[in-house]
Amino acid sequence: MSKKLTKRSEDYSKWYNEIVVKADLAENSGVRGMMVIKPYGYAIWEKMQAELDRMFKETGHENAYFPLLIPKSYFSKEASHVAGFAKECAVVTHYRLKNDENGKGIIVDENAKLEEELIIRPTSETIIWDSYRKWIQSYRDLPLLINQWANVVRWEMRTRLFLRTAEFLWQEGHTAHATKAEAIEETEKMQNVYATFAENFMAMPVIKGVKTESERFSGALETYTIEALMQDGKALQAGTTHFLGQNFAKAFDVKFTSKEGKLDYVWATSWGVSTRLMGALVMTHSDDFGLVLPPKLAPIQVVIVPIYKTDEQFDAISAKAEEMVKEFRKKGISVKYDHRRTHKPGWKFAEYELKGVPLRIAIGPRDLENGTLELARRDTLTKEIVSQENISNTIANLLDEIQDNLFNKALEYRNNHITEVNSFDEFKEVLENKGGFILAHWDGTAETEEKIKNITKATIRCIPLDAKDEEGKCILTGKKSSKRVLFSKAY
RNA sequence: CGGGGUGUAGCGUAGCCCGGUUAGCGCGCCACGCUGGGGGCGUGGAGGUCGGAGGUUCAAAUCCUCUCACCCCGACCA
Repeated sequence: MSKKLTKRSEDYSKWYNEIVVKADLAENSGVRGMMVIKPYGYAIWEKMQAELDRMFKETGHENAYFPLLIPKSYFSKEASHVAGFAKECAVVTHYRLKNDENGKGIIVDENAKLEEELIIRPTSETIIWDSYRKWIQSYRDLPLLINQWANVVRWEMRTRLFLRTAEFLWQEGHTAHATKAEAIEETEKMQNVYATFAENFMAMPVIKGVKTESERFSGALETYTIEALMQDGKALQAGTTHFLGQNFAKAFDVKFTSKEGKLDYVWATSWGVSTRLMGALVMTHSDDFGLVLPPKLAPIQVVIVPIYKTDEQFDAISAKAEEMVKEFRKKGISVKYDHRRTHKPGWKFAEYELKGVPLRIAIGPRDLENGTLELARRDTLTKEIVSQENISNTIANLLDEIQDNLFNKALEYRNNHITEVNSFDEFKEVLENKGGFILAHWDGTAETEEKIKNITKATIRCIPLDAKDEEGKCILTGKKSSKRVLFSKAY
């Protein structure tokens, strides 16, 4: 199989697809829009999960699990929620198959029609709030801080591996609070958790903000988002947290008695990140040679490749390599000694580059003689000869340096692609020729937002939290505006 | 869901327009040998319901109909 990748400059989306497939992250399955996540890709997702899960627990959340199937009636209880998801729901209508009498194989047994149809969850608010009604009576039951790791199904028209699949893996947090202020605080706290994760682990800088009304989650009063910028100048929504007000509490009749003895509806939030982050990770760091992984999420942080001719050499090298492996593991560095004799060194080099392994050690007879190693960095594609002495420290430091370097590179790119514009012509010009985020004034109306979207395909990604007050005029209508909002074309 | 395109061995493809022996090639795979500090070389070998179903025909990878999947562009979305 030829492993040569399409260049980003030639065809960005082809490049993306090829990386996902050739780096062995995932592939399409026989079901439209649903992917198979392969072991190497899943290992990265597991690393993301592990860290996020740790962060959720550290902020007081517990994991639970709710059913995959949701009665249709639950779904319609919150009006805007059902409106938002109705068009993309898979529905279970029967519970039995039978052999066709005409020998045409197995068919749906029409006698096994469900009394009430079940929806395959596109998100779990409704079934979770149906449970919360039973769990919450008093302010003493609050706050209720629950997270679930699950799969959901949304019948998307156009799918792309990781970025938009008909089934995806995610976590969804669903919390209930006694006060509005506390719920908002939770929403903001989780946005910060997501931002910290994105920046510290994925090495992916994000902009925190809130969504405009038209981009809000169906059923939310406010949607907070973290927005990342991909290498092709398009934005990617990396995680959202929602302040749901009392909408779901009212829809599912979840009331509690307060300290003062007053009966009131509880306040809700929900928040989620998905396997889409895998796509974000690929598109943030990778290059024309393949995947580039930040050390903190790399399943293999260091690979050791032996170079040898004779069995004696192989044995001597292996002894040294195994010694290093032990030393690295002691330090918590994940290492693979690739002792396969079935593949040649050059082949392995190319393979690990494609798979984004941050550091590669090559060790041969020459090194054994000199007490050296060849150390190659994936991020800079540079090689140097280093001493075997203190190698685990050298590696540990270098992994940190690579993590920082990837973040800084991405940050620099992102910052160079935030452009302030003051007219619509300028807006269109930047969008077309430079791409990236555009900070511009907007009159605050959904109509203007819609018009700009129709003309340019750019949407308001968010109203940045750190937007400073500044008098200005809407780029489209010229009406007064008090702050700039963040526009971009988006995934 | 609308417009356009593509499905031939694990992957990439030639052949299709203009139907006619045994469907060709590269990579990969298997065996053996030479090799080995960046996807190395040689020899031999295995692998195909030509996406699927139906039709036209003496004859279909090739023509027609339907269908499924994927890619690109729209609308929708995490």
